[in-house]
Amino acid sequence: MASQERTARMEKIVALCKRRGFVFQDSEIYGGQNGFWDYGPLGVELKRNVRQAWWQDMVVANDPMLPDAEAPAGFSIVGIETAIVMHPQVWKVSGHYDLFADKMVDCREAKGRYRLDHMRGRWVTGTLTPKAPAEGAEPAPAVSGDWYVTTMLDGPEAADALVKRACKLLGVKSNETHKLQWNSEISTLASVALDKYSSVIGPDTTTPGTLTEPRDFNLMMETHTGALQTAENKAFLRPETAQGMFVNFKNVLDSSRVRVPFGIAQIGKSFRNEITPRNFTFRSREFEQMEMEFFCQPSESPKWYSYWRDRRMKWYASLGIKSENLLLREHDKSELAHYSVGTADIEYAFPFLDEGEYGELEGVAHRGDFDLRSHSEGKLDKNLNVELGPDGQPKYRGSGKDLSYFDDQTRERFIPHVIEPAAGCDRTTLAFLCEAYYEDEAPDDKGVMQTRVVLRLHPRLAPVKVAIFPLIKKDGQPEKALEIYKAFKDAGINAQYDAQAAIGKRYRRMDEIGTPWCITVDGDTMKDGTVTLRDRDTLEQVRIPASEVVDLIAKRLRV
RNA sequence: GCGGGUGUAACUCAGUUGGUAGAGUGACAGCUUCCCAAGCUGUAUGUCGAGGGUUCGAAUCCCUUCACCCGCUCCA
Repeated sequence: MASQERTARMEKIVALCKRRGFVFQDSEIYGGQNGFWDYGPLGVELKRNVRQAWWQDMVVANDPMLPDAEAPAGFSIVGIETAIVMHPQVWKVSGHYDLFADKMVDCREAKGRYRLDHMRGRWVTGTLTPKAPAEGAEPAPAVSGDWYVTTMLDGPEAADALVKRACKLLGVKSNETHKLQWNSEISTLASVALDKYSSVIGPDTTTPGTLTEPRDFNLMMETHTGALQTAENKAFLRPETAQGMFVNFKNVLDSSRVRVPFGIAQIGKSFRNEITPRNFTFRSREFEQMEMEFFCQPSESPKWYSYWRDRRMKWYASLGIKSENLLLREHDKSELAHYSVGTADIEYAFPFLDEGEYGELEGVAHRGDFDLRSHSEGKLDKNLNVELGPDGQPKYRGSGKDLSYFDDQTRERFIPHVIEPAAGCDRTTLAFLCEAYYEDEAPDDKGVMQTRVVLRLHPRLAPVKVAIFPLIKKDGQPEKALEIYKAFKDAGINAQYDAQAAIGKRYRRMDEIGTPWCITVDGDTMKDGTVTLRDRDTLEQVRIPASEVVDLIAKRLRV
């Protein structure tokens, strides 16, 4: 359980988001929608800044002629923006169609949900041992018959588990397993007819008949292309942006003079019918991804994998995430997607999680040549062979296009391997907000300590970069302040002007939305042309010439 | 999807045994104010989450539903 302190902190962040216009519940006046969120005037600026920081680091900054000293070689990355509704075959070949359309059964008693084709079981004949009756209750009658005993384990473990469960359920001693009267081999629940479900004993219960009928849980959102809604024109909203890069691999290669190694990057919306949207914007049904597919020589791919994994970690740190809140977690072999040689998650210690727990911000995956080969040859199976249908033909055909690459330096032709850093834009934005939220104590004008809420956002992420105040509303101060304000606007720097209320209150308002600097025009400004520049984090003020403030702030924002 | 909790102004909350809603903060306007939530004056805001029912009368009782929080479950 998340500690009360962490939960309270998260609640304050959510309240601040709403109060100051960072994040609203979508369609709130109609009661809202689970898993959908809107960004308000400040939130949209923050999120734009997150996108921009990512794009700068991933696309703009890289050039083969200007290699990063840490990188195995120089490289370029180009951006694209692809359609949300892609050809339905893309999702069949990528595996999302099969994977996202699972039949599931629920257990009414154990409250569990299971994938139909993951539940294994075996028919056995015997008499169910009744449970010990509760005090004063009638003992349940023993029931004889055929029972389908189940487990969620796989392979040899499944066989062992089924023997153990059958012994327990039918009252057979564990050293007399030969007495078990099996009358089928191990199968999945998918092979069991619906009218036999009353004899099925779920994996986490001892009572037969507690499973619901199998139901579809299609995690891809569906739509139709064209006005008629027929099965033929059914289409899907993309569950990830990555496929846009793979299907455009050849287009990019042919049109942009890139050479391997290079990357294709995209920022865009994706959609998944998550079963349990939860934790504010962390798991949403409509969300934005920042993904990059890096294509390289297969033999060099391990080096590139390490490089991107480490570089992406540094990106979060460079924008203010403290190292103790950031975790790089390499997946175990068993966790790896079937096509992946290695995967690491970059995770953040969100306050809605328990102490010591982390939530995923980004996955950096070595995907081998799975994607390009799939789109060329057809959907691949676990062993990277083309998956065949019942007719012996590919289950889902690829494009048939040659997606290999010819290296004219080495005279080699190969299918590049892919390293994929895939980040969640909304999650990252939320992490920056959580990281930035502080409450500290500052004295008011009477010397009484007051709680101050401050968002210590990195200046590049802050929605408002600078605020300009006249100390008092007379003596020409508002006019002078407006002049400076306009200079910031003209320079393309997001500034705010505020002459309302006492100066202390104005500072606090800016602290709460993370504005890094406040500039105040006072009596001295009118005499010597200097203003005070107040720092959000240190509360220190320095006097500088009004004519230099725009350049100074612009310079600080570039660093 | 299951279990528990919550839903009243922008925010935090109060609202007595059913008798058509209040406080503080905030916002806005004015006065004042030469540096960290000051003071004074004034203004605006809610179909009490939504729908239905009981009742002469519902924020309050009943049903349905939606959303959020906590715990399960799930998370390619």
